[in-house]
Amino acid sequence: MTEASNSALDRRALRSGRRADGTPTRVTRRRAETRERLLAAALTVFAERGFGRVGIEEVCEAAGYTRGAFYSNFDSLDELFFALYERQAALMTDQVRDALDGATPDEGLAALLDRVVGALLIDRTWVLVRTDFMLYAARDPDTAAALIRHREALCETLQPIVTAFVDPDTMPPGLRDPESLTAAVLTIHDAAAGRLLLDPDLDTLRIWLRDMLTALLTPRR
Amino acid sequence: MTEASNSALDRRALRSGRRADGTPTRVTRRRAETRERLLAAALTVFAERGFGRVGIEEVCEAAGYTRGAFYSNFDSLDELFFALYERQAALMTDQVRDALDGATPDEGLAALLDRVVGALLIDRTWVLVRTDFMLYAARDPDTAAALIRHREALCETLQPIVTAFVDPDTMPPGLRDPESLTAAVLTIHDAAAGRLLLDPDLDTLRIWLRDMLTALLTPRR
DNA sequence: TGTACATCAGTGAACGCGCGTTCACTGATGTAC
DNA sequence: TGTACATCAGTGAACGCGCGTTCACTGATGTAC
Repeated sequence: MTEASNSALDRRALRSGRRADGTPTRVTRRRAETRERLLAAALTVFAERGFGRVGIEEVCEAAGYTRGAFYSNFDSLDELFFALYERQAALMTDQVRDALDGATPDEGLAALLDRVVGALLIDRTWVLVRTDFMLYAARDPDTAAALIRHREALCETLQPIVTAFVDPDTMPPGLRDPESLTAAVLTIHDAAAGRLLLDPDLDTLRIWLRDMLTALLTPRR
Repeated sequence: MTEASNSALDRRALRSGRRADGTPTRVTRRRAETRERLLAAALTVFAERGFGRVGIEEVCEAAGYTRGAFYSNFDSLDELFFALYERQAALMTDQVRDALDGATPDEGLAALLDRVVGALLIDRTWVLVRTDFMLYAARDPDTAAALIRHREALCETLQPIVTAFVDPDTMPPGLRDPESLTAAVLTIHDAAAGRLLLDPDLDTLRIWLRDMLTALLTPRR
C-alpha cells in the first residue's frame, strides 16, 4: 500500500482520469462540478480584473471553495487559464456553427451577417478574457499555436458560407481567394471586439460590424 | 528647517516640478535622464513579459538603477505605465503627422496608404504594450477616456487626408461621413496590430493592411 | 574661475504583507458483498 | 436495499518566498560669493 497519496504526481494522474498504473479513477461527478465552477468563476473574475491581477484565492472565493480545491484540479493559474480558453473557444465555434446551420442563399447577405454577428459578438466578458489570452499567446509560441488552431477552426466553419455567398472575382486584390476573404471577415470581427473594450455599447457595435462586413463583401465594379 | 525631506508628499511635489511652497525645484537634468531611462526600460520589459508580470525591481534593473530611483520618480507601476503610454501615443501621432506632411493628391491612394501604414505599424514592441494598456483601460474609465482622446487626436490627423482622397458618395452605408470612414481606417489598423501579436512577420502584415485599406477605400459601383 | 555650502537624486538594507504552495486531516462518494 | 469499507475531494492552518515600500545615508549637482 502506498503512503502519501496526495503528491503532485498523483494529482496529475487523477486529473487525466487515470491512476498511475493506468486504471480509470472512480469518482468523477463531484470533481467535474468543482472544475466547472472554478472555470465559471475564473471567467468572471478574469474579465473583471484581468488575468495578471487575479490570484488563486480570488478565483476560489468566487467559486465558493478554498485553495486546496484549486490545487486538486489544476497545477497553476496558467493551466486554468488555458483550460478556460479551450472551453470557451470550442463553445464559440459551436455557436457559430449552430447559427449558420440551415442558412440558405435566399435570405440574402444582410440576414446572413446578422446570424454571424449575433453568434460571435455576445458579450464583453469573453472579449476581455480572450484579449488577455491573446497577449499571453503573443509571448508564448505554444499558446499562440493553440490560438491559431482555434482561429482556423472558426475559419473552416465560416468558409463554406462565405464561398457560397460571395463571388471572389468581385473582390479587390489580396482578397480574391476564399481563405483570405474569410480570414478578413474574422479580422474585422476582432477589430470590433477591440472597440468593445473601450465602448461597452454592444448594439451600436453590432451595427458597425454589420456595416463594415457589408462594405467588405459588397461586389466592386 | 524641516526634517524628513523624503516623504511621499515631498516626492510628489518634486515630480510636479515645484516645492510644497510653490518655488521651482533646482536640479532637473539628472532626474529627466533617469526618468527617461526608466521609461525606455519599461517599454522593453513590458513588451517582453507583459505589464501584469513585471515588477518594479525588474524595470529598475533593466534601466540600471535600484528601486529607490523608481520611487523618487514615480508613485507606482501604474503611474509609470500611464506616463509611458502618453509618451508613446504622442510620438505615434507626431510620426503620422510627419509622414503625411506634404502629401499631394498626385501620388495616388497606394502611395498615400504606404505613408500611413509605414508610420503606424512600426514594430511589435509598441503593439504589445498598447494592447496591455487597452486592457487596462477597458477596466478603468479614466484610462479609457485618455485612450479615446489619443484616438481622436490620431483621427484628426488622418481626417483631412481621407477627406481629400475619398469621395464619401462612393462609400457603402455607414461609412458615408468622413468621421466614420476615418475611424474605420484606424480600426482596421488596430485589427492588423492584433494580427501582429500572433504572427510577428511585419512585411506580410503591411501588405495585408494595404490590401484591406485599399479594399475599404475603393469606390463602389 | 574657484571654493564652500545647501539641497537633491539615487543607494541599498530592512521590514512586512500578500499570496503561492504544501499537507495532515475529514467528510463525501462510490464499491463490494 | 443495507452496511462496511476503501478511496477520493476539498478543508484550512502553516510556511516561506517574493516583492512593494520605506528611510537613513551619501555622492552628485547646482548656487552664491
